[in-house]
Amino acid sequence: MPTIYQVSELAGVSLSSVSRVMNNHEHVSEKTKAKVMAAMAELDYRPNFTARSLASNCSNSIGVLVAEISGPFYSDILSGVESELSNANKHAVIVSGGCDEKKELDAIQFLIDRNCDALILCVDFISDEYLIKLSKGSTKVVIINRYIAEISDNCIFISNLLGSYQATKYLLENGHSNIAYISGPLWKIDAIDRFNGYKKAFTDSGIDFDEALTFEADYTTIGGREGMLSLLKNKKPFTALVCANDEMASAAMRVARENNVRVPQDCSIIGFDNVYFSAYLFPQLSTIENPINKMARMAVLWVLKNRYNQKDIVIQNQFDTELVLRESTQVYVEKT
Amino acid sequence: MPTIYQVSELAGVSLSSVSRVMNNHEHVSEKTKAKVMAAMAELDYRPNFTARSLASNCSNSIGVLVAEISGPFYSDILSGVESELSNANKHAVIVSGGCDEKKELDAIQFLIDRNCDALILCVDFISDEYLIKLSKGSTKVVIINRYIAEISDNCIFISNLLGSYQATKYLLENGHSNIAYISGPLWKIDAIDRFNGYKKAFTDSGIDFDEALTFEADYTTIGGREGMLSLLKNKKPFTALVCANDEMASAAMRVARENNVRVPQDCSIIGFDNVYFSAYLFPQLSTIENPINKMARMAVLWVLKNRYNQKDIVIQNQFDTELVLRESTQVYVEKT
DNA sequence: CATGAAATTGGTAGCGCTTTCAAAACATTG
DNA sequence: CAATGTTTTGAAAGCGCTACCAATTTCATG
Repeated sequence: MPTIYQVSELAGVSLSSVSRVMNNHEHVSEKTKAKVMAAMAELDYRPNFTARSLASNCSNSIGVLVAEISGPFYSDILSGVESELSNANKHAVIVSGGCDEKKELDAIQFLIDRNCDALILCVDFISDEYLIKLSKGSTKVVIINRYIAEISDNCIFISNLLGSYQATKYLLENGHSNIAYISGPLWKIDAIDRFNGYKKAFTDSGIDFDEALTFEADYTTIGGREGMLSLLKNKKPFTALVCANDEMASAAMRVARENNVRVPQDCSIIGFDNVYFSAYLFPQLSTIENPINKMARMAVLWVLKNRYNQKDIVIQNQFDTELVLRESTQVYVEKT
Repeated sequence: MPTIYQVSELAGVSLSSVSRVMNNHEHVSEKTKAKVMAAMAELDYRPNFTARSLASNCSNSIGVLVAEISGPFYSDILSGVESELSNANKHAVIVSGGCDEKKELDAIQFLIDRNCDALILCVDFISDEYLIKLSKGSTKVVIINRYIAEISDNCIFISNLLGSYQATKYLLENGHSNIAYISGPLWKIDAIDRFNGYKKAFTDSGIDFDEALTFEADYTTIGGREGMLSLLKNKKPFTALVCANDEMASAAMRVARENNVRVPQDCSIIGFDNVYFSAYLFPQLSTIENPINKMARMAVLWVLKNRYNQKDIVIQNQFDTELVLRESTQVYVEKT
């Protein structure tokens, strides 16, 4: 592997000059630039990434922490991050957080120890306080899918409340009034917000919602199945169901079918996130579009702006949700 | 940030000694070890990853190249790789290959330039010749989901042929004889192998397969939809369908439903890969289990063994497929 | 107690690059 | 043409660590 030194020798200039042309510095004459380029080409020189990182204190690597690597939701984030990062000729170091606070903290430390220039975090277990402190530190941090007032500039988020509000409101406006809800785990902030959106839609319509039509699950298909089973067993009738994510909605649809509840004729169902397989389901799932891929890309732009000083980038912190109507919903029709 | 130098000062030992305890070298007395550890703790010392990489010529980072980051198939790979790598206290640099040879080549160069210690590749466009040459180079390379005879030790793979053979054979043995097939793009090696498995099942059963019941698609739902539409339009009757992957099978099921073809009563369908959403579908998809996550983990073990000299690891190069029967298949019953 | 071998330690030269700083070369003005 | 300012260049000091080598200490043995 040729080094900068061999290049400088062949080109007949100093190390510094080679470095300057590598880094596109100003104040290099066309003549030396040409000589250096020629020498680089001849030697098939490739800069040593690690050495550059060490000397410049800039690794061009961005740490990305998500709860899990697979799963439609997170892989959408990763895909957005990777694609945007590679445009910028930087790269991601991706780690998964696992399922408790300690693991998330360890993962963050791991990324910092790897000299990541900045971190993109998608975390559930870590406290606001820690994140606030972290973002005051020397490593830049941007947080996806979570809003923390004190560091709102570092957050890229949707209004989860608005999302489920849109879903519930739509059902309410289309004649449904007994609308069940399967929530995510209520220690997660987004799950709380989504639940609150459901409630708010009722409040705004002047209708009381029924606690008994509500079930706290865990965002998984297993939880969704349990939830729907429990709701059905309750014997409290309902003609529509809002689920806090698409996984649970898909499980609920399956349980409905197993119990001869037709979707949407007997029960309309709306999910949340619009993960790609929601359109593969039967019936295709109506859901709330969550522009998670766009947010991930924006997080990268945030890093470009705030860590790599690309000043002209403008950051959009909040993104909009949107109701996507497919086959799993219909207007309420009174049973004869 | 404290450096090894401050640690050595505080501990009253030399740089070398600090380095030795950091790296768990033998021949360090308990006494100095204790002193160093104490100093490290007091300073909250964290080794500089980049500096270590440069000095030791070992970055502890493994480049991973997949065609795309999201999608159930690839994210399963990434998830396996990440999890196994983090056990080994190493990390992945993940990039996606895009959809042509040039991008894949660029991606590989990118990873090599980042001083990755080894590469885990999952590539379609790059030629066998290039991979053979690459694997002779100084960067270790392991290839997932592809078999190249000349470098079979570097390959972790299944028999794609066997997989679709199992699927087709099962249908044949259960009374079906008009079995359609929707293949992947036939310039991909795995798609060819899978198609050959389908044919071989017929040959072995002494039945001729019907070219007209065959459609070349592209592994996407769009292609699957086209394929099923075309097959149905053909008017050549068939009572079963094997698809070269689950995405296409899910699309085929949807088309079937739209055309009042009941699955499995009128048409049994089998997919390939057993991606996680195949169990979410209705009916749940029978499919061929592809242990892609296990293979990904094995690829990491391969790297541990071949690049990091963990001699005692034993590598399994070939993995088995398996028929997973769910709701989309049934025994053939003659129409009355 | 001398001896040699083994264990332990410190000194130092890099790893391949960036980044000051000052010197040299060049250009501009009155 | 001198005086001044402006580019352009090279020398050298690191970035924080590893790894080699040589020096020192320790220990068992005859």
